[in-house]
Amino acid sequence: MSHTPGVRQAQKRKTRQALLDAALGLLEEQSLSSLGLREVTRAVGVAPTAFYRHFHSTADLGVALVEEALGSLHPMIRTTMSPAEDDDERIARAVELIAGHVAAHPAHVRFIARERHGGVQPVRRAIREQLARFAEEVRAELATDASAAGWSETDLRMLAGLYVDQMLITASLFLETLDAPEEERRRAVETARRQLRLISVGRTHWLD
Amino acid sequence: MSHTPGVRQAQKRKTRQALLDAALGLLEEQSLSSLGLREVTRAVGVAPTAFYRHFHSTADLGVALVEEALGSLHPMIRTTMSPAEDDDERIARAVELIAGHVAAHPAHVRFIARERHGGVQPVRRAIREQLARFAEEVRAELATDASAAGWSETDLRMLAGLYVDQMLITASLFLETLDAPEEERRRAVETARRQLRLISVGRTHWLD
DNA sequence: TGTACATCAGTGAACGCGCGTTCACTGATGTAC
DNA sequence: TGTACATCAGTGAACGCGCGTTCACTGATGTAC
Repeated sequence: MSHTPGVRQAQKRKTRQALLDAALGLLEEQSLSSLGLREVTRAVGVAPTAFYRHFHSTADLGVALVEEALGSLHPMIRTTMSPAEDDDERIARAVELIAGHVAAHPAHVRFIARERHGGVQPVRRAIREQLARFAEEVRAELATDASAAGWSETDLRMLAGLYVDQMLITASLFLETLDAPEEERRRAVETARRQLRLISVGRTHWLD
Repeated sequence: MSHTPGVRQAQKRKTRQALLDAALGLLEEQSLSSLGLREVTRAVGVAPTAFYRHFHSTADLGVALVEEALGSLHPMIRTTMSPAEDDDERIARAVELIAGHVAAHPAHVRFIARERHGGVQPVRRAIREQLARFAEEVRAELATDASAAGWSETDLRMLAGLYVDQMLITASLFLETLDAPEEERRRAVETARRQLRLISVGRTHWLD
């Protein structure tokens, strides 16, 4: 094994990931600004000082969590926005996609919702930057759509922002509903669909 | 003065308000979940133990801040939603009202945006309850509107929720823009207007 | 009006505790020859 | 392949500090008569 480089590096990555995972778990019930470095290392089972081998501070760890939570989500944009035969069909698909993501990664979604306006500035900025990227990608996708003919750049950006905000609202609604009875979850899905439908109707008649 | 009751009571209220004001100031740069009771009393200039004469905990103080930030806002709903001669006129008026409120009470708005999804459960619940009241008031106001004929109760509630969420998004956008150059503030106002306009267009053609 | 007693907002000392950070260290992994 | 040295992820003791909470207190305000 002596000339197989990367054993040390692999172990370091593993510890780093364990710190991220433990922090995410602890952040289900508190904000990043009150998360302690010792809490995190205690949860992982390493010495407090080991933390510094991976992050400068909990704020630094928070920025890494933003990347983990949102970085891999960009490909999802095309799937969500790409036109379908039927408009209601596309909306239903988008809502299902969001519901599935929230169910699969509730802690990540909660973290983003919580820290978007939270008390840790670098993390807020990291989230703002990722959301701006999403908005730009949605705008680009909208621009390729036939129904965008005649739309100004300003209006395309406005609509893209509306969609991104609406996705976050929907995700946050589903998060609150995760442990609720079936009936309430069904209603949340229905509300999300109708809100997207209303935006879609507004979009259709925007140039009237 | 011996039979003028209320001197003691008035002083107590004053101290309580000073604690709320100091906390709100400190919360401009951190979340409630990391706010210390000693920080607050230090800022006011009273002994740490005085805190307990007014609140059980910082979470308790947070709930009081929610009431202060949102409780007095309910009358504003009718003004914002009541129909005007012109639709664009009403939207412009609503956006101005929100912009004015954010400029007048930035710390309150920031507090609500931050703690809506924050780490302190009783505060989250208090905000959720106030927002539900807003949504109900908007729904009631929408129901009186002539253009609501033929709308189901479900759809009225859906639209009311959309409006409340949009107001929060707009307030939060204006908050981020408070210290930005004039040009950016102007663009934020324009975006907010167009987003409300798109919702308005969707509303008009909802029953098509 | 005056006196004697009750109330209670705010005090200040004391406590045990967990925090973030420093530092010199250990020992497995990696590299040079 | 073997040896000698370098790197560096994780350790563990130690530090000073501010925290939330307790407690008995003080003295101005309020009340009863």
